[in-house]
Amino acid sequence: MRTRDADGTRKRILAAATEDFAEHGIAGARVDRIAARAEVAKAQIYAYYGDKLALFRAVFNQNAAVLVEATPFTPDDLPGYAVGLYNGTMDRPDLIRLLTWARLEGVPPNLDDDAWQEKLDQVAAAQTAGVVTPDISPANILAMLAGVALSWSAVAPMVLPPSADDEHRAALRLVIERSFHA
Amino acid sequence: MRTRDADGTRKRILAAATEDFAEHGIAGARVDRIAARAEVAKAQIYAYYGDKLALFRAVFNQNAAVLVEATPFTPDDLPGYAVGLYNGTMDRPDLIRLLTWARLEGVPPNLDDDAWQEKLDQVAAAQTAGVVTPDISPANILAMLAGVALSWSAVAPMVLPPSADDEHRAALRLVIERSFHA
DNA sequence: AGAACGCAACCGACCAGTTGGTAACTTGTC
DNA sequence: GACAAGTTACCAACTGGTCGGTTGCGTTCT
Repeated sequence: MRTRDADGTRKRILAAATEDFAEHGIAGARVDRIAARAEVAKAQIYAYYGDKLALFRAVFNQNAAVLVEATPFTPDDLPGYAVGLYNGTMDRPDLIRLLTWARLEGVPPNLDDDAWQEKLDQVAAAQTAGVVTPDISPANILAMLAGVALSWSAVAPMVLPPSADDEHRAALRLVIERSFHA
Repeated sequence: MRTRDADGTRKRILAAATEDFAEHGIAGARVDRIAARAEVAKAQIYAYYGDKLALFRAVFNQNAAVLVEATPFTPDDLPGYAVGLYNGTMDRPDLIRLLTWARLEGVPPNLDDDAWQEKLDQVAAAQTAGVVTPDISPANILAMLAGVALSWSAVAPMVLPPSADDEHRAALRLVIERSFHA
């Protein structure tokens, strides 16, 4: 038997679950496979996390914030922020998948509205300060910015030849600059 | 028993499958449920389509083209094309879900490269004609354009308050115009 | 007749979740 | 320190139900 290490076991389960959920989604993930990956008896998973959906929520809550909060929001430098988001998607493609699965499978987003509202306010402030174009609403600016930044991870795998990251970043900068600078 | 109508049966199966796959994905879809929805015995599904994955591919192939080809590509009017794509996503959100699920679950995209290549060429032509900005590659232009057009369907459901469609379209026009016009 | 269509019932594999019990650590008592 | 009692981490084996896929037979049309 493995030596007793409750905390380590929890973490191994969560790590294995993150992989499996990112790869297969909720419906496609297999608890037995997660147990095998974590080198843990299946019963432990139920002891620690309740059931499959609760396990997914634990995985999701731990990781969802990571991507968004990993790149500091800079309303005065939207191109820089967009590139930061893009870098995040490249570093951790599994997080994007996790987010996408959650959306498709209808798991309540659970993103704190406060952080979002704060960003909206900051954009609005940048608009009145004359740094950001005033002719698009803050919500639409952020939505589109995120859309472009994520576009490679969403569209590229289907059709795009793998081209240089630097080129993507440059194009991204250009587009955000042109679109949203006052 | 239902009156004999092979072709109608095929179509009812395909329609029911489209709904169920769009809602639940491949792993989450249930053949029994599809059969019930189509008011068809399960065995009919296997007789007509082989197995679950083949059924998904049939659904996918029938619908994937629809969204892309429904809006004519107009290299000289990229904003108009973007709005067309956006309208498509609003009219048939299920198609977006289908596409997304196919991507996540690793079903070979099967988009014909010819159509894609043709669009790339048309953009390149528009660039040399001086209608489209020359400082971003055609592939990146198309990827980002699609990204912005799809951004509401991907990002909005998580955070955005349901705002007016017209506002989205106007913002979209503005962004594409500023980003890609020569 | 016979080919095409339709279906209820069935099957075997799989899978989320449970049980009953064992091994390792902790605490209390002398 | 030594030993027992209590607690926590762990797990192999099982269970009940679900799901993809099949079979054998009835029905309808030509």
